[in-house]
Amino acid sequence: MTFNKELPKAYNSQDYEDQIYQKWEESGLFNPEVCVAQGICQKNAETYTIVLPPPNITDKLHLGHGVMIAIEDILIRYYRMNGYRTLWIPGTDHAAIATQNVVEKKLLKEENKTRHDLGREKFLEKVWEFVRNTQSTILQQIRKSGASLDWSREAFTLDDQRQKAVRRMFVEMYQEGVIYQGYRLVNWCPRCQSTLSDDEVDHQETSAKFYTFQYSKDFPFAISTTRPETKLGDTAVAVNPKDKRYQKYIGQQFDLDFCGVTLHLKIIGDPQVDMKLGTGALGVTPAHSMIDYEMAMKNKLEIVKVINEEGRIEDGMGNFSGLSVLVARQRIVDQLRDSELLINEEDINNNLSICYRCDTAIEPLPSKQWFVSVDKKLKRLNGKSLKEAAIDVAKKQKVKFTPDRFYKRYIDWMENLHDWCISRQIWFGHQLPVWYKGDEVWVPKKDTELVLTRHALTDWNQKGIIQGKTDVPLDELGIEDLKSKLNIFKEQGFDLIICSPLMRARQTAEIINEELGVPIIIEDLLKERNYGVFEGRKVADIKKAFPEYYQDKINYKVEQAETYQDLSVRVKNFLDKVIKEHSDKKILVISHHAMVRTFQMVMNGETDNQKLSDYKLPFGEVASYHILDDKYDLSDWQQDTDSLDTWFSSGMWTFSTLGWPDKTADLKNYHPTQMLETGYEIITLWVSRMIMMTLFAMKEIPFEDVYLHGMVLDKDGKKMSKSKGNGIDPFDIISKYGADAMRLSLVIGSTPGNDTRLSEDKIAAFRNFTNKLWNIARYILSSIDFDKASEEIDPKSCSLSDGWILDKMSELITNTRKNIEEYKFSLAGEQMRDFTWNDLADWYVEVSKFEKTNKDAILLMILKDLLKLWHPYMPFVTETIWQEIDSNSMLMVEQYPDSKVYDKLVKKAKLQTADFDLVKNIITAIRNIRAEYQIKPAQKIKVILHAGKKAELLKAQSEIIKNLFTRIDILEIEVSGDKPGQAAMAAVQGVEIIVPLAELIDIAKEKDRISKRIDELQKLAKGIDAKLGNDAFKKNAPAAIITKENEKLAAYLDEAERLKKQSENLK
RNA sequence: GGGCGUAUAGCUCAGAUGGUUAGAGUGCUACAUUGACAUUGUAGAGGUCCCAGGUUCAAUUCCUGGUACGCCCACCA
Repeated sequence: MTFNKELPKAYNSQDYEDQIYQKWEESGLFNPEVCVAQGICQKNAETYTIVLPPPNITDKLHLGHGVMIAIEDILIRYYRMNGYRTLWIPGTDHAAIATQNVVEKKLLKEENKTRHDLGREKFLEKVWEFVRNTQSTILQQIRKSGASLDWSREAFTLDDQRQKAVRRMFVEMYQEGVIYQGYRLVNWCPRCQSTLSDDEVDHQETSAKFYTFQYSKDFPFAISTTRPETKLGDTAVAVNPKDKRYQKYIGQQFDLDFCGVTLHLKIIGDPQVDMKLGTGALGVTPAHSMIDYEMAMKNKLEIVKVINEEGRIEDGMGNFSGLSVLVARQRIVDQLRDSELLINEEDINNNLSICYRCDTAIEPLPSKQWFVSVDKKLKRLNGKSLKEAAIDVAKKQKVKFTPDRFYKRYIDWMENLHDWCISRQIWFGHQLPVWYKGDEVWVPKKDTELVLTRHALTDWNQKGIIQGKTDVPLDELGIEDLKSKLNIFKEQGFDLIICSPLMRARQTAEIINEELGVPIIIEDLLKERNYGVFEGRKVADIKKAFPEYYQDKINYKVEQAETYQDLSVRVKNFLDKVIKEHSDKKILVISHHAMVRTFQMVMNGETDNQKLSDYKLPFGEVASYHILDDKYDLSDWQQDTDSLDTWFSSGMWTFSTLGWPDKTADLKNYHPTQMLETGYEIITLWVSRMIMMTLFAMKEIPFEDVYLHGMVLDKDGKKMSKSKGNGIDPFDIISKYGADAMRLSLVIGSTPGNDTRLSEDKIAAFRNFTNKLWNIARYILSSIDFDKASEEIDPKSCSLSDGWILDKMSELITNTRKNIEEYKFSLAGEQMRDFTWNDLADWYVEVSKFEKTNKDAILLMILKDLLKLWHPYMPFVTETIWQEIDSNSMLMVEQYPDSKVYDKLVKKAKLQTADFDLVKNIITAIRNIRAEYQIKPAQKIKVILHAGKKAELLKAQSEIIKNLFTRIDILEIEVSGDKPGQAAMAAVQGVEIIVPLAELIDIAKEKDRISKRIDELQKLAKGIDAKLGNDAFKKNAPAAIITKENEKLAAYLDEAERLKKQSENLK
């Protein structure tokens, strides 16, 4: 049987990628549970988990994301093919402040409005619209890259489950005293109207004036500053205690008038003060300088706030109040000059703090904010603080860094870490779970989650009959339908089920509980509405008979029936009972149509009866509600309007994506994860926080390995950015060259932690390679006989070339496995490429064209295993080819190749595979002679080999030597013999190659060529000779090196000797 | 100011616990071309391994110092 499909000549990625991805995704095999169910991996197989660092939804993906996806997908596919229960979790990051800023800028540009013009609710609508947009683009882009992510577990840092997790984290940290509210100096951006954490502050070199002046004539000496306006809030003057000029003043108190504002200044000594800078005396402004604030804390100084949140001077500052900072500065300088207090003005370069989002100058100012303490000792961390615990796990190598130099950076950063300000005055993000009522502050301790669902279908439901108290059991269809939907309830970490007493609900509960195995509580309050006279009648009939009922379901009194008001009382009673008896649990509530919709109304604080019809929960769906402490009605309370720093929620990513705080199966199975792969620029921002937060919440590490990739720069080594217009859009690349080519170009030729430059030429080169692989497959598939190829390989019939390629393949498999496991992705890729192109295509496939042993089985085996090896790197082209070979299976879940299969064959074939290298070298040497002597391609040549011991071996390989682009018509292989005078000669590993050339060569030129080569050899020989003549060398160098040097010397001299003779023979 | 990284072919980058005639891809040059592939084949040219010292029998590799570029952190009152 031959392969009867003709593949297209060139691999056009666009024709295949989307449909291949669809096939993978539809198979469900990105999900490890599906793999287990299909027997692809063992139920108790080791797990391998990576969480995808969630891209910010501020913008579409860039090439940095491309690197991240490529590397992670390589690992995931590799481990999946090796039988691990492999999980890769997708998601996106809401990036609170960044996203809000993007939308604000857009709003300003398009509608000339600020967020305050719109108001919180309207503005957030805009943000969400933007989020949905970019989010879907990003998720599409990730698919386009070929990422084998388990989409059934997709998460968003701001979705319901993550909100719950964040709330729980905040509450736990608050209870432990890790989170606290404090009046502290913070970085304030007057434009964003928000605090910024230290790492959200950028620095910019600016020119500034450095003023030296006296506060007043009453003050004994001068100070220097770049910010005279802040001096209105000075409460001390600091000098170096060693400074002889000022020592005597330390401890004294001065009350004076500074430009119309009264200051009370204490003179303090502080060794931090630089005696040489300015006058050596420093005005201390605790409210607006970090260093001054520290001094104020040490010396218990008063804090006077001068600048407000708008960047203007506070009230009570004489005639400066209300002025902007810059205007106030000018006024003060003018006034000082007028009163002859200004001594000096100097131009200096100043490093200005600016907002990393909007470049506005930062005002440090005191403000009431929420903080995470990194120094508080915690019982749950065995008395260590977050900082200490996070340092500890790195030092103990529980978390390892690749490359390891980032370990140092991590430790340095952690050791200098200060408390983390987590509140941001922005609207988009996780609102702080803090509520106020008057002076009361409430941080809820308990979070009871009620997941509502309806019972499965009964016969009456199917027929549209109103069913209240009548105890109709589930029918077969209903049971079947429910069983198909059980995955909705599975692995959610429910603590218990509370269920209506009616049979249909109890049956539903029992079926669901077969998966969950939790207690079931029967609750009378959850039974269906008493429908009175409606009971047992068809809905269609009722609609006809009681049209008024459908006008106003709430108020219409059905005879003998409960009203919706009655139901809402029942719901409230139920809620009270739950809070009392089952608070802080995750509860599955199984009830009925009318009850469930009433429940939803109550939980949403809805009183408008007209909205009843908005509340409907279809069969097989769930609605989730939270009760915080004992309050399901929060209308009296006002929630804090601030949002959390975005890193708070992304710091929880490794466990929040697995379902924490619910006790899910995912958490048990997949945490801690195996590795985190991300860019080195966020090691401090993100990696460190993940480690701290995971230690706090889980008391374990988030991941075992951290792999840090470098940045992708443009071909000139510049950062790619939109404003520079030098960015390469990964998705232009994919449509032009294919996702495989892009992945290769990002992975091969770059090493961990180092930036790489990328140009389109490089990508094109890898596109060429995908095409090469395609054509290798195309040739093999069209030339082999499938019946023969399916026969077992008989080692005894293997030729020298067969043994050689099998040996090479074995080596390749071993190396590739090792390199991937050691994160040497580039090296693994290079070796695979070298094998594919240089060994397989250029030699073995060429040999197979005329060597008449049965190579079909070997070619097919190597092709299939090569596709497997390449699959993690280039999933699309390899799967496409695989589908051509066998469309009933999927390469993605094939077993990764095993080198032992090849080793066994080679061993049994008993071939000296190194001998094939000799043949190769001889062929190359002959080609070389043809090129060097410019022998026309059409011209056939005679070649004589003086082969010594290898004569017999080479005779057996003579077909290969004659046919591999050497164009030989006569090949004579002898042990030794005479050399013709006019001939081109070369030697390879002791075999002399003689090509008689008769009149073809220019003797003078040839002699010249030979003598140049002899010179070269003599130089080499001389070097070694000197070395060998050196006693110190002989004494100190290892014996192996000395032997090697001797061998080299002999070879050089040998070749030189031979060339000399050859030259003499030329006439 | 402190710390880290990088410097190897025209370009992009590998490399070795110190001993190689220092590698790959791309680019360049020459030749070839209907039978898997011009997204190809064959061959070739191309390197003071940034500089200066040191250690060593031996340094492109290790150490010290310098230069250039990049990054991180701190701070500039």
